[in-house]
Amino acid sequence: MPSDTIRAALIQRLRVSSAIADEDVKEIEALPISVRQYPSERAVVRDGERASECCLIVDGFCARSKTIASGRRQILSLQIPGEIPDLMSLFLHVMDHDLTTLTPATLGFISHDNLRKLHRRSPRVAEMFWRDTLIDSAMFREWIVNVGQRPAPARLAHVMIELRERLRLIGRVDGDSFEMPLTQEQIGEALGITAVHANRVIKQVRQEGVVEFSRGRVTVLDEQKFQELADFDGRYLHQSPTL
Amino acid sequence: MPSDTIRAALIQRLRVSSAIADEDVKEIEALPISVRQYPSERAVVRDGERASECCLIVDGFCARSKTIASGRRQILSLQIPGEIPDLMSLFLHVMDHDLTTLTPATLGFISHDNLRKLHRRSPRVAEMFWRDTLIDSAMFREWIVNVGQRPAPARLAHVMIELRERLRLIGRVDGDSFEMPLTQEQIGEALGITAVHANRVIKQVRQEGVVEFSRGRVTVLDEQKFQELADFDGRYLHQSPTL
DNA sequence: GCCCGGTTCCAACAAAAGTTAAGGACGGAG
DNA sequence: CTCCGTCCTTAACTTTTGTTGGAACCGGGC
Repeated sequence: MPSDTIRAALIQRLRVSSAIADEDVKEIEALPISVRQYPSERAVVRDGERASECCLIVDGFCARSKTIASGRRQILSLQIPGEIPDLMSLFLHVMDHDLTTLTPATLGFISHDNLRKLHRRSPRVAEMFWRDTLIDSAMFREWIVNVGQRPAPARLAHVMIELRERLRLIGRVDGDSFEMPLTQEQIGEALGITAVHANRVIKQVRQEGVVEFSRGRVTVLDEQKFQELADFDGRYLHQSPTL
Repeated sequence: MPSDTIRAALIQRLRVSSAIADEDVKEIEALPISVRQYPSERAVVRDGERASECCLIVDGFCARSKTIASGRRQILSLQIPGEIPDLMSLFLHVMDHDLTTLTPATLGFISHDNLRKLHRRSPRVAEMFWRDTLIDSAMFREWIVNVGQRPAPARLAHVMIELRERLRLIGRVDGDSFEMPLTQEQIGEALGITAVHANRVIKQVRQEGVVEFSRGRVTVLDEQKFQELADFDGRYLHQSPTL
């Protein structure tokens, strides 16, 4: 795979949230990245591990999660191409959660050393990455609200819309449908409910003609109902450099 | 209030998670801070506002929260002296949540301009603050897990232990008891349950002889039961510079 | 002292979500 | 093509949590 394809989604995403100078783009394009293929459902980094590199998602979907003593698992975020989900490992050396592929994925690994050197050379790039981790943090805040306060059908719709708005930036929304490659079990883990209940909720929104979900794909049937149900306000994604 | 008292808790906290050089301490001690008194239950920054300064908690307790369209409120974190809960506003200019006092509080305000200048002058300090926002993020992740997966009594115990472990660092734990100045309504908002249910849960843990909670103070009755109930693993607090 | 507002506490009932169990659909391996 | 495992689907039942409404408590102000 050509080098610019590997970095394309990353640069595209950074541009959306930060104004970015051409020379900084060059710096990022010069970063050595080693690309590896991962099968579906494979751990990339595990809770408790010490990382020495960060993982850029070139293609495919990943999820971050934590598992508690009782064995229940909570999905913390869904991650899409162009993102570096474990950028935090640069300064938080021991992982406090898992990063796992949801689909077969192409992942690019960037060494901490090289990232740190880049930061020293270019404070602007460092700030851009910092901002990226802050947006990550904002998404966690909204996820807390989702799981803590919204009724289950709204939780589902909210996660779907968040994913859609992020996929839109990388040109991955196809009309009224987009990919969301999760099993109902995993949807339950994302929403803080059981798989059985996730199934009930999916059935309900389907019967109400709001969205269809099957084989890892969401199709919006009634955009207005969908938005109302989700109670979605995208400000927290901070998708504008001026804000 | 003397300047070193104002900064003491901040420096103390930074020392715990990052190794910090004496000259950096001097830089931080040279930061202009304007101190103001706030009454209890007063908004410090609101969702949607553009901030031009960050808020250091000198004394008192604060909480971060988001309110959804239905009016339900979710508390995202509790904040204690020495913390800068809105450090993220340096790069995420529009607030995506509220910061409110829980008690009468002494707050110190540091201008974004001065913080940015400090970052340019001392990348080490910048990294230290970055690390601080990353720990913040790690705490949100654990909060998601708490609200999403644990049974209500465990949620309560977990929030209590997290608060205690953080208070311990600033010398604010008194034997088997510590301050947690929340009403039952607010505890409900933190745990993602209603005030009525919060009351039921508090009653239950009290009857089981685990903890006592009244008038904003937690007293641990049975440390072992408390720990087991909370399912607490403090690694996510990253309270060690070497990790 | 006494009132007043905000808490705390509780009960009864309703709704949401968890548990268990089991049948059916679907896709890949042999 | 059939077998097998995973996922989806549903039902029946239990448990947890929300809702409503009201009583008791408590501290501060008059």
